[in-house]
Amino acid sequence: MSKVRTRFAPSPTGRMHVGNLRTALYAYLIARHAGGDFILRIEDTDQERKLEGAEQIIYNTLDKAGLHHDEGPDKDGGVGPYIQSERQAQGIYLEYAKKLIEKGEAYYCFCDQERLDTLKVKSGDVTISHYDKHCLQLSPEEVQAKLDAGVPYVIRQNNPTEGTTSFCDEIYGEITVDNLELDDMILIKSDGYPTYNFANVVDDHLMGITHVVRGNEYLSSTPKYNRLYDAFGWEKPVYIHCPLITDEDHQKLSKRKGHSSFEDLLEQGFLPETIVNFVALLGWSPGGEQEIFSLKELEEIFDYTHMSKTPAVFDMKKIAWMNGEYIKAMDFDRFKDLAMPYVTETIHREMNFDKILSMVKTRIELFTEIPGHIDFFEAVAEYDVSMYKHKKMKTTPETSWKVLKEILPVIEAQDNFENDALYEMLVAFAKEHEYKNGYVMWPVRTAVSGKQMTPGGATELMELLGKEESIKRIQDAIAKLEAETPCQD
RNA sequence: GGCUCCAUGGUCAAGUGGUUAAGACACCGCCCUUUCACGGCGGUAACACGGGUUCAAAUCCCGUUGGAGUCACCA
Repeated sequence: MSKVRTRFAPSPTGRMHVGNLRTALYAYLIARHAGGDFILRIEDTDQERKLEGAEQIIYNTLDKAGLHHDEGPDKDGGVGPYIQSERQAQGIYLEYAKKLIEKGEAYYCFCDQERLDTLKVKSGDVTISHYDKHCLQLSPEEVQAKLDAGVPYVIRQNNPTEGTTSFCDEIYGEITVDNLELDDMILIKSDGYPTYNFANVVDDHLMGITHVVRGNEYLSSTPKYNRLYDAFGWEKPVYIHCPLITDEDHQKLSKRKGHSSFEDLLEQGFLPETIVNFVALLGWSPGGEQEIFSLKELEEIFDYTHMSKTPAVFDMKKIAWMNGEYIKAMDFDRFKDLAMPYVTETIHREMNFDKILSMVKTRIELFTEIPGHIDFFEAVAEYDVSMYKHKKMKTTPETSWKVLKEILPVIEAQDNFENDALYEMLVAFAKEHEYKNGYVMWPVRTAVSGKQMTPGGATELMELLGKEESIKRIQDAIAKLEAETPCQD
């Protein structure tokens, strides 16, 4: 058995779609698991769609995800170049296309767009077209004459119109199609560049790729690729087609819903390791009950024969949960590094940020939630006095007003503003007045925060706020209650 | 529309002829608790349908329905 070699072959057209990322991940995992090579190849044969900087995005994404390649444009492994435009400049594709022409497996086509348009037919709500082999009838002399005259041409694959073609996919099993379905697809475009279909086959062979890992959308065109392998007399690779990833409505992932690309997800506050972990489990399962896996663990246990055949919905709720798990398990220093930008953009005064962060750590799933949890430290936002009403605590704006007035002098007399001391003080106060703890804590916490929920309890917040600010906020709350509560005694 | 593929709870999924049909997310309830969260415990919820084959079918076969992919000088 030869060494396993897989490749990831993205087009530099923008951010990396999560479906693409998963394909990369699986290709990487299959190679690593088998002790093989993972190759990066850039497929930039579409000069129109090529995007400035997109290549860098590919490198960044792969790097952040931890998917390090063994060979690629920046790491020569002897079968380069690894960028298709460079390979095309060397004439590789044209050379192989001509070999096919010699064998009668391909032919020149001079049809212009106008003629091609006449071949289009409407079927249902889509227009489809199937080339009619028109140029196959041209004699060698006619072809040469047109070539000499400089008529633009493409090179097409010459597929049979009878019989069937089969291939075996590792996930989906044997698939057979009627040769009549096989269009004479274009191998070399009129601009001289190869199409994906052709470049892919030539490069996979030349680069010694043993396992072709790609999206399900290529399943139906694979027979055509196999005919190419046969025409060349090359050994066919193992095919592993991955099921699709869809949104909640079972449609292709869309930019609007925010989960289209790796970078979008990063911007939304997801950790790279969360994304990798989550995406690994979309379409594959290790079988056990563990759900949190490091990339290292995945490399060890990944077994592509357990991949599923059904498309998977990208569940934002579950990936958010998973991100929360990663955050909770993260060591504090790293959490602080990642979280501080969100803190400093929200709070502009000196505070004990470590304490604030440790309170926030168990309460968030996304880093972007941090400002919403801590903004009240900066200033109490406008809030409704109905917030003082709590059924379980048996509080209302009126009782809160009363309690706050009663406790204000006690707090003013309090010198030790550490959490434990404050807590003791409030509990003692409650006991003395025969109040339930919550009956006192709820109004105090609401007064100092103006929020329904906070990352800590009343006394924790007061400790962080400090005596002066705490008292000021309680005074403000009393004034607010007096002004806005309809009935006071 | 042709072709191809697919079909276990709302979602991700285990399951490969005999199981009380796992587990996770979400949802609900209870407990913990100075709110919320965390944590703990429990609950609702699935084999698309119809025929076969078999002593026995979520598992095998056929059909129906439903869904997806594809049908470019895009990849």
